[in-house]
Amino acid sequence: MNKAGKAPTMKDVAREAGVALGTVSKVFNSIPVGESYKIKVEEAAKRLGYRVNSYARGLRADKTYTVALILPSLDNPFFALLADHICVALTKHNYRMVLAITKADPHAEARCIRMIEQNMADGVIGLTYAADLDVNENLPYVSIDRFIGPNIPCISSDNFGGGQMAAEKLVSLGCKKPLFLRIGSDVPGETDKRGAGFVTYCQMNGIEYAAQRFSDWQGIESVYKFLDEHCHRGKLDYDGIFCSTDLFAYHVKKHLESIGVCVPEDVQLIGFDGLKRPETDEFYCSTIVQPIQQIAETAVYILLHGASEQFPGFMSLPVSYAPGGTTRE
Amino acid sequence: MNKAGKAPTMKDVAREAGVALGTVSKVFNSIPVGESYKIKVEEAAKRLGYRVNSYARGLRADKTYTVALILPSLDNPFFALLADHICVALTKHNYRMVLAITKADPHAEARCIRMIEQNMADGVIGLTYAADLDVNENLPYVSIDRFIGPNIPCISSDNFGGGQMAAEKLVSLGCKKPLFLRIGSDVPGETDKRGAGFVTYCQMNGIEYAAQRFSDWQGIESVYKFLDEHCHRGKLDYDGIFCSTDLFAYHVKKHLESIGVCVPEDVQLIGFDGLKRPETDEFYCSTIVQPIQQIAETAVYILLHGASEQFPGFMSLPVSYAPGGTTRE
DNA sequence: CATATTGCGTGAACTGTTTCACGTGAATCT
DNA sequence: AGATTCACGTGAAACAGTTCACGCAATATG
Repeated sequence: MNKAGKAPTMKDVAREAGVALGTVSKVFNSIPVGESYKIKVEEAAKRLGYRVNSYARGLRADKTYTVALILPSLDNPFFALLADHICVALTKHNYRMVLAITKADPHAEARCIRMIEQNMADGVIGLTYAADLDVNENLPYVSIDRFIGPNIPCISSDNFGGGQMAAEKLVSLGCKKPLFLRIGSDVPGETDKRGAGFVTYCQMNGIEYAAQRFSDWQGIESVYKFLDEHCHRGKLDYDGIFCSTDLFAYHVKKHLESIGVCVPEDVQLIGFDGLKRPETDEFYCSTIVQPIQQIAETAVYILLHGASEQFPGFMSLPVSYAPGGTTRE
Repeated sequence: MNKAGKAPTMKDVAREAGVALGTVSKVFNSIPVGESYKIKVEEAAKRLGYRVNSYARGLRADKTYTVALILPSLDNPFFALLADHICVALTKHNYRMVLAITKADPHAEARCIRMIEQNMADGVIGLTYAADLDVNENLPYVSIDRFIGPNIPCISSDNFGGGQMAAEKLVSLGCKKPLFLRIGSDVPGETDKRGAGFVTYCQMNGIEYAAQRFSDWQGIESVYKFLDEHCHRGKLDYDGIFCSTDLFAYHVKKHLESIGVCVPEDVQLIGFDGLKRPETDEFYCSTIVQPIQQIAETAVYILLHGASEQFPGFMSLPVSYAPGGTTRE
């Protein structure tokens, strides 16, 4: 280093290169500058080991090349994968990602937003649970899986279409009386449309169906209880079940087997998410696959480039069906 | 907002409160200040909706309250969990976390370090694979699972002890000829000590053992081939296997079963990591459990407070054994 | 040949904090 | 009562960039 071990500044580079401060700035911002000057600056910078100080830059230019991601946690593989893809997509665009984990606590979510408003990021991608998250109007925000407001882009899978697809699949596989089961947060969100899609398909096609919704606070036991009540002499009232998530489907399957109902022989099961077991890369169950990578890339694109005709503020990305052993294909 | 929608600054707060700039600064830095002044400032700040600008602060104070985490990816649940705990620990200390994902590419790792050197963070926690990562001497760095240099703290599980523990467990469960199997990166790391611990225990206790190491590029098939070669008429040459990771153990188990060797009846299996299946919260196999949360918290603590007598620069955190169905308990 | 236009390097001004030397008034000491 | 601390509020300077009005020279235009 040059003097006193302190990191070199643009001023040092300017002196070393024998040019003005503004010229150095231009070089580092890809603003056209005479070729000879450009070379002088670049060589001086390399000689000094100069790196721009992002804080000074952020202060003046109000641009940080940082995006915040707000997530409930990383111990759910869906969230982890989402974070992975978002981080990679941001890196591709030369952005960094600061990650905030909220454990789905609305208080923590609000705290994150406030922290980010301290000029910490150019924008936010959030997967939040607070019912009334107030997002600063001039802080670009893209929400995943939850509609927050008309001016806030919201990206999700085509939950409605996925629900329809699940119903259609069950019916086409021979189910006469399908059931929709969900358990999750009480806060309304896009994922609720999975059930709506299922119900709509059944109604439009005159299928006899049932739908039962549970809240997190009721616990999975209430689902088991429901299943027990609808099981008579080893025979379930339903011959197909669409569960709102893969992991939930897994629990349902385990419970059914424990009370003597075979999957997929007695009842066929379809989940939602498209998660794969880390150990084998197989699906947990037959499932509606969310395009996680596409969700991530779309969220990043819209955050950085804004919504457009091609990328409207409200996008439902196409899902697909994948058999996973819990259906009779 | 006050004027022209621009965010209020300390100057605005000072004017609103009728105090000097420095006083406002002190209030926001918890530097003692007369009670009446403190109240005046706090009320003015609230009225204006003032938030400190972290970039100005970072510029001046050379303190960013940001730590970077460098990880290969998040699709491995071990890494995801580690990131989760590190993020939570940092939040507890009022730090933010910027996450960089490298996909284990040394080139990407170096790029991350360089990016962070642009004053983006006060320190780095890295789980890297580059053999020759050059870390700036005055950028605090804590490495996980890889020894980088004498001046760079390195946190890991007690891999050696865990290896011994696995060997001891297998022996105490009746194994007469245990085998150690590993597959992984060629870059040396702390995790290599798992095998060393295993071997040491066997040698010290006069146990007949074997140890076989594979590299990632050889592929899991080479492990299968090895197992096939050591299996005669449905009987394996070994009655216990210690695998370097849980997921690896899972594959070994599956393959053994596919060639007619029963786990745990014919051969007992112990993995390393302590991962749980996301769907059931059960271990994948009998395993040596890494204290992930403690690793995370220790890494954060050392990064923020520096190494000390209580927290030396090289720490191996105690592991524990947990049965997971692949041993005859 | 004179004037207008263009291109481009220059450096002062500015961004919003923290820090520190300074000054003021109150409290303590002799 | 006068001198000496002490406590603490003050505001200018500094941090390291970006931006922009300016000026100079070279080229284009009439």
